[in-house]
Amino acid sequence: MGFIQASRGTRDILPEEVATWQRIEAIAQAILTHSAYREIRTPIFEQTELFERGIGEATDVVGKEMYTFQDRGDRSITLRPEGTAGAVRAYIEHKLHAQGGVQRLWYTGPMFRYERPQAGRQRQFHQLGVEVLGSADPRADAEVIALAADILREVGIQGWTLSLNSVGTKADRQHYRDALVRYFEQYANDLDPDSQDRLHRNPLRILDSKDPKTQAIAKEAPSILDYLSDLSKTHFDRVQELLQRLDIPFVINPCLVRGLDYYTHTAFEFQLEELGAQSTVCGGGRYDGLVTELGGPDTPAIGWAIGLERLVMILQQQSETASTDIDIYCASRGVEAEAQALQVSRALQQAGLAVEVDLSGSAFGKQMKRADRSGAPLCLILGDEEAQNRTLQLKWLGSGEQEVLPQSALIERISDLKKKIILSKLAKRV
RNA sequence: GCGAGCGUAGCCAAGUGGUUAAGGCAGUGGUUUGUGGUACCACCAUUCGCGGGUUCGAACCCGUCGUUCGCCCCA
Repeated sequence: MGFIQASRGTRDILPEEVATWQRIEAIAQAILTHSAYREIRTPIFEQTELFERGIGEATDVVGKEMYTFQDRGDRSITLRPEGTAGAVRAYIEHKLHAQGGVQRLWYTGPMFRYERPQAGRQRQFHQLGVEVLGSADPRADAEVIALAADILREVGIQGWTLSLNSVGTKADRQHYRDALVRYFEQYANDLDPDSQDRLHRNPLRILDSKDPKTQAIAKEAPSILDYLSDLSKTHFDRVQELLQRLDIPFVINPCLVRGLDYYTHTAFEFQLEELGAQSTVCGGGRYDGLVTELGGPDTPAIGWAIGLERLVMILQQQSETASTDIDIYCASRGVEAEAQALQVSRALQQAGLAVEVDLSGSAFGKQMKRADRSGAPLCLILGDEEAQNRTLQLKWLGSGEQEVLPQSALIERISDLKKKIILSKLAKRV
């Protein structure tokens, strides 16, 4: 085929699916706004160094997944692979910390990672995320986790599992890492090749290896929970207590390690089986060191991101797609009638009704057939006869009931029509 | 980056070397020239993602691209 297709790992979101996206965005926005979060919009590309420093040069995201290029001014530019680094950069650059107190931010938009696409994973994908900057209080941890749970519930997602862990402070993690390496070195030859490779690069990753033999060894490995400092432990205990009091079920998973370097203390993921290999729909955690790492004042912070494609995917698996939103289908035939029909339809649209005008000019039989298929409860019919008398026909497609009405009387009937339209839509849903 | 499967109409597909590429849904026209949902009839792929070769002959072989699943990793 000669035509140009969408790039690998990108896709079009067609009108039918956009309705779902808009619903999710509206729900999230309402919930976040009511919780004192404010939206922030940051650039889609940033200087490469921001991500190298923020996410960590050793991570896969930075090491092999970034969309990086030189611009015409010979600067190294990268399409953002996640939202936190940019939000934190903006926080520092505009001195939002100088406003004092806690900054609660949320964002949504496209992210880019050069990866091999599969279900639930694309090169351009969308996230919706929150960041709370300036609070080390465990209540902030509980708050953001609760918000994610609220959004999932309101959107209509059922059956998620919340996995929770603490990766402690940087020092805690260093001690633990050393202990882990010592432990795994004893079994170095029995580990799968991938894990042997990770032994010194990223030993925490060995813990969630899928290789059965490695899993058996990992089962007996020291747990990070035994290496937490008293302060880290107190924090983690408090987070758990608060989640219990907010009725948010969770499971402790000491093997939960998140991929980006900046995480400290609380780490969590909302998972769903429907997603297959990509089971995480929302991932996040605390990142107390990131703001200083990027040159800002010492500022504790926590956040998460929801993968919107994954959310939409689950929604489409778990629920039926919504039907049409058309209220009235307008059929007309004849030059003068068609003009009048257009005028009447506009009046109805301006009054807040969803009206679709048939533009085909084909026989009424055909137009009626389309009216029926459109799913609209009401059809408006206007032909030569009606045009002459300045009337129109209203036909209720459910019952077949039909009445003639002067066009001038339509406006005063509108609230009555709206009521009936809502009723017939409800009836159809059952 | 590695391994495996799959690409036939708008959608779901049968066909795995032999002449004219099943079927269903949707669409268009008609039976029904101003009134829908049912029914019936007709039409709807000179061509099987793209490119190339082999063969008397290719949707079927090869290459490539895309996609799906798994690994890695992640939302």
